Amino acid sequence: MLTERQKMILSAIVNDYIQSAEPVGSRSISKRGDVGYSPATIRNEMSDLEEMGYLEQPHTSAGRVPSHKGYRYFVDHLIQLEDLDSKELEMLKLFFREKIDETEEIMKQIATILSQLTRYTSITLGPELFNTTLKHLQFVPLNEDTAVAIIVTNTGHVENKTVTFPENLPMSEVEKFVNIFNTKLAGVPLYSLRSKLYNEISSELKRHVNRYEELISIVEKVLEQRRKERLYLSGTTNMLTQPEFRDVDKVKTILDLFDETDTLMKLFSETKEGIQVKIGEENGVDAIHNCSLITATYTVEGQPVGTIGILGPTRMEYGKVIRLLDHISQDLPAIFARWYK
Amino acid sequence: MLTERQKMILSAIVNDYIQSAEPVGSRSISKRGDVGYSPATIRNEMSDLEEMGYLEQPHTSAGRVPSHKGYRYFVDHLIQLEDLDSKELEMLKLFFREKIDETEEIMKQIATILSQLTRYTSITLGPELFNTTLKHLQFVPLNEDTAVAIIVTNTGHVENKTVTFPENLPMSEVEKFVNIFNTKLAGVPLYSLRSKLYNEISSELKRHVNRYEELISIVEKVLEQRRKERLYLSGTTNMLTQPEFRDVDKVKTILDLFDETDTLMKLFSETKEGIQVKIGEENGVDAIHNCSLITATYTVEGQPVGTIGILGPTRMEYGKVIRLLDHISQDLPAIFARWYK
DNA sequence: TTTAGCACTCGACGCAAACGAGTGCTAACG
DNA sequence: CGTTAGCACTCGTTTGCGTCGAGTGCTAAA
Repeated sequence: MLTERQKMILSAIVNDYIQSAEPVGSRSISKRGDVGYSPATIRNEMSDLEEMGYLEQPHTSAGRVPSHKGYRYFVDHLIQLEDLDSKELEMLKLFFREKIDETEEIMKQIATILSQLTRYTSITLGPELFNTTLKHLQFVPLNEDTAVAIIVTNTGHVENKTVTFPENLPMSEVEKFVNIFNTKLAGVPLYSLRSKLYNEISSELKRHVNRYEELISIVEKVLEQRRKERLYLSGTTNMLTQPEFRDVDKVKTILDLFDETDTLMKLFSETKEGIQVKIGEENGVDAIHNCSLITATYTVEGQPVGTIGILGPTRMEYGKVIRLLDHISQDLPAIFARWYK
Repeated sequence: MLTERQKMILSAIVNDYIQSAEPVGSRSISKRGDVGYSPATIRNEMSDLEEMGYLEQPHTSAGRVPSHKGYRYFVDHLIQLEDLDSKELEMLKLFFREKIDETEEIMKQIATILSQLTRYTSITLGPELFNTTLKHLQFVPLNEDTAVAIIVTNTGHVENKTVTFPENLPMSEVEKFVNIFNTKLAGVPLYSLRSKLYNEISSELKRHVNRYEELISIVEKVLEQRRKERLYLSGTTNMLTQPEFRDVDKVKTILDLFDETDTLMKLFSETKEGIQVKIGEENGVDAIHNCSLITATYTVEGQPVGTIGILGPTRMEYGKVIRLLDHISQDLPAIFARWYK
């Protein structure tokens, strides 16, 4: 357990370091208005904190830097959430007042705003299939054997894919399939489309449509590609402005990561409900071992359906970012509610 | 006019510098097998070339570096196009053999291949509206006043946008509009859709549909957003590996540019038919004043419809890149021919 | 328990000397 | 007369060294 004084000192060091990106010495802590101790006392405490693993020393005659454990303790116990300042609130209010027609556009915009307000890199993940229901399936023929399969959801999202029909499949069969599909499945959540297809209406399909399995597999292909396209990044180059990433080689591995949608998806889909802070290696991706990732899930009708997040150096303004993500994730449902009803 | 020997020396210097990124001295040129002159002779010629503006000296006691004029002369008169090596050809063959269903996917893949083979940044611009014709327009209603407008083209491309209908517009009107639209305009190139709408069928629309202008403006909105989504980038972080961009600040302005779709579009749409090399400031965009951009247009049925390009430092492997772009732009039409018939 | 004092550490900074890659000029050579 | 060897000169880079100062750890006194 840490004493109150140790907590205060640790907190002061983390806060200082977050601002300056330089190792903090005992003197500069002592000089702060809210700390009534001499450098020597601070030094003793710092020495203890280092022994306990909360601080690290880059080299003997430098100040201290928070360790991962130190950051962890800070976010878990010491953090004080700053209120958003009026400029930020104004910007958000403006955004949420605007009417935007498409989920894609919203998530893109949210990413932009997040990266602008924080000067870190932002990642947003659009609403999950959850609670998104089928509105309409349709094939638009291009020539004899190919067509564009189009699925429209109740949220206005359009999924499409060019597909090739199996040989010798008469158009009338396709039409029958589409008819049954739309009348029986409109309003069904996308995530349960697959099981419904197989269980509830397969018998009916079997009765009316030859070779319906082939058509089902086509529908599945369309749904498959949905996931990747929901991820938006913004402010990737903000990483370059962080003093810890002035070195081109270090920053390259991070920027390269941003092109790997799969890894990002994995990183992001592991988030738990609510606000989550992953410090340094906790995120499990090597390229960003000295970054922190803060994520917040948002809900629609009480169900968590998507995630927004900020990636920055471990030396990150945790308080401010958490506050901001919290705020936005609270407001998002109101926007989506327009479509879900 | 340059003498043969001057041409040879200029060529040697450019080739050397492209490889090494270091100012080249007279000695290293002299030592090359294909140059039978002593350093002193080379020095005299270099001095002349500098006077004529083809070379520059970073400082008195350094070697020479090609100037923009030098690169220009090199590209216009001295360049020898290297043949693609077998590994590259293999990779391309593999790619062009594969069957890909969608134009988007092709252009994305081409961008990837280009950046991998060159280690520069690649930009691809998908086929222009040109020769893309309308297949189908449709509205899928989401609730009383909103719907998803969907336009399908003969190439399998799907454009969609959530739109809000004007108040008190009966659904029957929309249906009439869509019917006339589809029967009269199917097969019409998208680029002439707008004029056809106003000129040829406006009278017919007027007769059958009240408030058809409002519906036309909705269709226009859908077509509007098409352009931006056709641009693909790959290998953006390759810029970081170039020695001239080791400096984080320099590279940031370039990476920031990659997020500005508008500027990129402008940069790209100014390209002339065939292969074009823009060296340094010639491209007119400040952020990449010491980059070169090589672009190649590709055709479908003899019409130039899109562009592929490579952005790298002015010290770029012009020969190799030109060869590669040429090769790919020749092969692309064959792929697209599958849809255009 | 806190703090003043002090010796010690170690990276950063500044500076000068040595280095060396490369030039320009001159004079000699075939 | 074109070419080349020789040489002095330039100038950025590297290296070594002393100084500086921020910061520490320890000890002893308050």
